[in-house]
Amino acid sequence: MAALSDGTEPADGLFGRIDHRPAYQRVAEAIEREIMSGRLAPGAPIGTEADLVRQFGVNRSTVREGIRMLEQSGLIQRDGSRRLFASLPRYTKLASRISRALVLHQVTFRELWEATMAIEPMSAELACTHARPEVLDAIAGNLERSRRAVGDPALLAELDTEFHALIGRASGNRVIELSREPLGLLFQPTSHMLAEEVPVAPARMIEAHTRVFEAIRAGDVAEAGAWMRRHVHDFRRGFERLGKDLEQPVERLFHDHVSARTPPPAGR
Amino acid sequence: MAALSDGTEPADGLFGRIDHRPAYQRVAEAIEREIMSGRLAPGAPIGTEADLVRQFGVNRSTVREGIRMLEQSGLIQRDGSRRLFASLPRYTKLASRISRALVLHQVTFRELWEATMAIEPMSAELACTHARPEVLDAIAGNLERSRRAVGDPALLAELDTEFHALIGRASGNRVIELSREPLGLLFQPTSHMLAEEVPVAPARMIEAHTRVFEAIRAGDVAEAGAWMRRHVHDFRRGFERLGKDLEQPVERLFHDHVSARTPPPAGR
DNA sequence: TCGGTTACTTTGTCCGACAAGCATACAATC
DNA sequence: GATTGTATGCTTGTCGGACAAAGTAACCGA
Repeated sequence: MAALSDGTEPADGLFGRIDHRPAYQRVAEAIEREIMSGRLAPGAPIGTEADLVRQFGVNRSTVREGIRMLEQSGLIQRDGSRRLFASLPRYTKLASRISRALVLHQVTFRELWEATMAIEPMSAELACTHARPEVLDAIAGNLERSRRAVGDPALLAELDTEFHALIGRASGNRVIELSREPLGLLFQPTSHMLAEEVPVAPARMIEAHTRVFEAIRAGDVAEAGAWMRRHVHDFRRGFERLGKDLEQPVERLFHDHVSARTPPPAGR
Repeated sequence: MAALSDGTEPADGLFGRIDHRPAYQRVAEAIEREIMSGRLAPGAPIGTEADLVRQFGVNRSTVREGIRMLEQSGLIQRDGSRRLFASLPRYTKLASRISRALVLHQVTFRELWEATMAIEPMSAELACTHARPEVLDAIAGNLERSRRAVGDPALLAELDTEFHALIGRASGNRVIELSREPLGLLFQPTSHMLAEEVPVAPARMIEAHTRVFEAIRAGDVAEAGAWMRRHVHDFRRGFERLGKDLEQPVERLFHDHVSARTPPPAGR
């Protein structure tokens, strides 16, 4: 009920429970607390390793192990000269982490599609009222490049991913932008496959993108949402027309098309 | 366009670019590759640190730094005896990571609410067709406890978070389940506040929860979605009635109510 | 067979060391 | 005076070795 951050229950005796966690974790947590509380603003330099050794009174190896954890979680970064400073976790880093987890959990295409069906229309609708001119310009540029990319499935799939990412940006909602990013990443191989094997797919995709864009530019919420819904439905129909199974884990698709050169895991 | 996994561009000359990344990163990446490719199944033991030292031909300190990174990203874990084995990144770990990032990026209540408005109704609708009996039982139990918890705002807020998490579980869609988890975490303080300061809030909340549950049990997709939408709207109305600003970063709310005991960051 | 003791293994932590990269200050050159 | 080259020191990355604590496995006696 009142679990501590490390998952243990608070002791109810006279003395507090002894902290058994290894020192490197406590180092990482101490620095993390400083950042989360705002006492270390993003961009502020953490000291050198030697500084931290002095402050925490532990060995440099221990400090370094703690630093690795924070570095991995994106809370600290290094500049050109390798020096450490506090930082905001980047969305793209989080997104790739999330998609990795989804692949490992063998999430199915259906699950991915349903989530997309919830998020993308809302994203387009919000874009109608929040899109800033420079994002609209970026979308226009994306559309222009897409029209020229018909015939290049790989590039087209990339531009498709970018289009939806831009709509997410245009929504002016970073939660939605972050939530939908992993979906885009995981759909890209499928998008590639579609562009490659379904002749009408590129044209249909570009038309849908154009309609969504026009609606957003016109501020037509209903139209933007409707076209996005149609677009996402269309994507699923194309997928099914390829004879693929909706319940198939995305992993298979992902590996078949992204790392097609590496041999399969040899049964195990 | 064709960026490598480390963000660099591939060299186009005769010689490949020299890999400047430190050894601990390469160690981490090597192990990560084994896990992602399936050659190391979740649960499979990684060797001991000494084993890895032999395999990679680097010092133990270097191996340990690499291990810290993987440990942090959830790809490896340790059992009771501290031994390492491959593992699936836990949803809850990812979720708390995401909410931390959202707080640091000073996401507003509006952004959070809009994303919730996209995901939660879909979650409830999917639950109508996918909910398994044991999850339905869990929801029933949650409702029962909620009815007894009127008068205990903290507990009620906790049960509220749990209810929505259970609906996510019932949706049978792990992408949605994962996407909505951070939202629940960040809303909990607000939920607490509402239960505390708006007299009718607990009753309204419990009624909405009950209606959603009944609809799901009856398999009534439209009803479940509609009541969930109403519930989420209601939440926002309550928030506004408190005189709170929709554009206020959630950070403030979060800190004001979760760590109310720690003094504010003293202006900086 | 059971329980206990012993020896080994593994992790967490420490110490000391050194090479390579970068920064700063300073000297040499145009 | 601006630019280029150099010396010096600081910082990180990597290494080797060491030891205590805790767990594991083996062994041994009853």
